[in-house]
Amino acid sequence: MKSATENSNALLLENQICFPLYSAANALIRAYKPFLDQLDITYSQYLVMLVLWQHRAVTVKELGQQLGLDSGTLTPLLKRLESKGLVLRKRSTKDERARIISLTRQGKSLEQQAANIPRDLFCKTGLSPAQAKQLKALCQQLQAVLDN
Amino acid sequence: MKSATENSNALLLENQICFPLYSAANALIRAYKPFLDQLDITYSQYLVMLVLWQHRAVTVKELGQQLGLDSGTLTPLLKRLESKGLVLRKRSTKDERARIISLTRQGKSLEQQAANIPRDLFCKTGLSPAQAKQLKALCQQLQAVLDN
DNA sequence: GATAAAAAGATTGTACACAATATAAATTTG
DNA sequence: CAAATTTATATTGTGTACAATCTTTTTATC
Repeated sequence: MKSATENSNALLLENQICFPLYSAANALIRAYKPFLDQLDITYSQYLVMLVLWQHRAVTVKELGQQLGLDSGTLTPLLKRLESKGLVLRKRSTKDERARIISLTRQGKSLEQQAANIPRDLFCKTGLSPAQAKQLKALCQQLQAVLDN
Repeated sequence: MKSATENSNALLLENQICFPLYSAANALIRAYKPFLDQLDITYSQYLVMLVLWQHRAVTVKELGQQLGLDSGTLTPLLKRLESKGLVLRKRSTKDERARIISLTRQGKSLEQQAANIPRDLFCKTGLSPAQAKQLKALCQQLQAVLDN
């Protein structure tokens, strides 16, 4: 039989895996802010732009699969990017249900302004390349297992 | 001079540290949901309860320091916990500005119901104890560096 | 080919995060 | 000790996340 002390140990904030991960993710998003403020986009909008810079044009569904977000998150976010003049939201002619999200010229040109963000941020983390690699691998494994 | 290809590599979603961390944190919060639904609390509310189970009573400021959250997040969250009957929000008699957050009997008794969540969730992650330890350490280091 | 089922987004509602500002109490300073 | 500053919390506004539901279009199935 477990003692009360043993039981409560498992519930200490410091003993959870969840809290450091949650806290580090929040801290990382905050760390991006000064850089992203210069581009006038948020962190989540930046993730969408990363996908678009890579793929040029994608559907909302594909974006959702890449980023693990649903239409309830993406639809308003994409409308904001549209109103900023960074993306277009055209209906597919092949499938009228689907929206094709593509970059405007302004959206494309933002890629140059974002070019140094990954390096700047990596410096800010103070992680060694090996540590970053390890952290990335562990997070990817965790996410993959949890999302089945 | 860098080629366009070299520049864009740094901006690939897969090459960012940020995305796996963000994505894993989201996945972990989703993974808690079925367990926390049984207690009728959210993930953030659970973090607050962890602090309270450990310390019995704290001010909003202390909660914010422990969790890295500000009053804009905590005030409405604590009001929700209060309306669920889990916490009390009393003004300090020593300092009328401060709110002392304490557990109700119901809030205390919830600790027993939460006792198995850490173990259940750890199983769900599929991480080895060594991997969990590593992930935790890297996240704590990252958060500490980023928040100065 | 009409009807049922599935798929793609949009909408609604709840709950964070967090910046910016406001308010009131406590503390410091002149 | 009055005025200025600081501190603790609350409020407001914006932007995610995500569950649940709805609409429209497409695809199956009879």
